[in-house]
Amino acid sequence: MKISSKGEYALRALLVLGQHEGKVLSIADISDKTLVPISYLEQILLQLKMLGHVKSKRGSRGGYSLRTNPADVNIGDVIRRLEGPLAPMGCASITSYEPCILEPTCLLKPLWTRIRDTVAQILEETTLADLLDRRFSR
Amino acid sequence: MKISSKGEYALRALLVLGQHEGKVLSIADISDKTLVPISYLEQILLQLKMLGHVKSKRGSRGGYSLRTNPADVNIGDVIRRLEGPLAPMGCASITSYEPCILEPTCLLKPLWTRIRDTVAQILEETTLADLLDRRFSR
DNA sequence: CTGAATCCTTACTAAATCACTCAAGATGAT
DNA sequence: ATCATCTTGAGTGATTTAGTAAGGATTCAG
Ligand code: FES
Ligand code: FES
Repeated sequence: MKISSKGEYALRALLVLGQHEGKVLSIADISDKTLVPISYLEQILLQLKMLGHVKSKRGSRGGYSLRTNPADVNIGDVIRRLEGPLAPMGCASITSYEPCILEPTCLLKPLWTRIRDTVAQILEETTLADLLDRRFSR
Repeated sequence: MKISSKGEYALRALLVLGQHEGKVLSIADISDKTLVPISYLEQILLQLKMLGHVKSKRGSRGGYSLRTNPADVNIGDVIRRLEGPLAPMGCASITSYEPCILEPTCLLKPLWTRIRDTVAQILEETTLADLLDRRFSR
């Protein structure tokens, strides 16, 4: 049930950008503040950019900044698109459902479904702004 | 946030044993009913035995059966001991806490803690008997 | 008593994933 | 033009996952 370091690092980066909203921070700056290795962080920021959460400015004095308001960054969405479905099993996933062999008679599926629903609810109710303000589920 | 096949297989095996309470089932029988490869299942049942959830009988006509009442088998405990902590990060784990570098100022920890608490609550409130009866969190 | 059925133990491994690192190119500010 | 920065794509060592394989130990049936 672990979250990978990639997801964790992405959120750290978003938090730092959120704490300096409006400013443009270089990858090196973000790396300093998040303790994420520069060259790994590069890849992660690239992905966050593709997901539309962040924008970049190239060239000297360039860097990254948030593309949207922190209140519009959905944490569940970030994690799901960065490291895959929130459900603990394919058969319980809504966004990337995959059938199980034993599904028709499976006694476990309701459990997995309940876990996925609960986790998804927490994560999807939380925005970057909530985290920045130490406030949860609105 | 995935659950590994080992945990899934262990629960499947326990469910089959629970559905035939009192009887002794051979590994081959359990493998047939769970679709878990025999030689992998051996290892898993061995672990379940060490955890005290199951007992074995050797020799001809031997096999496995539940050691305790299904109502006494805590699903959270099974999963945790078979595949590690329920928390999504070390710093949010109660049973195997590990510090994070950024912990003092970390804005994420409350989120991880909340996820771990919720997941743990669901899993620890559920027993094998609940699953067998398609009933949850009593 | 013997042999077959079964669990037990240990060792091994192919494939996937993770957590990066590295090198070279593109772009923009000065 | 130069330098700081992002961009792109490939490469890699460590770890985990999901098993397989081989042989030994124990019990029961006949
Ligand atoms: S775990 Fe997917 S249907 Fe049972
Ligand atoms: S994630 Fe562990 S303290 Fe922030």
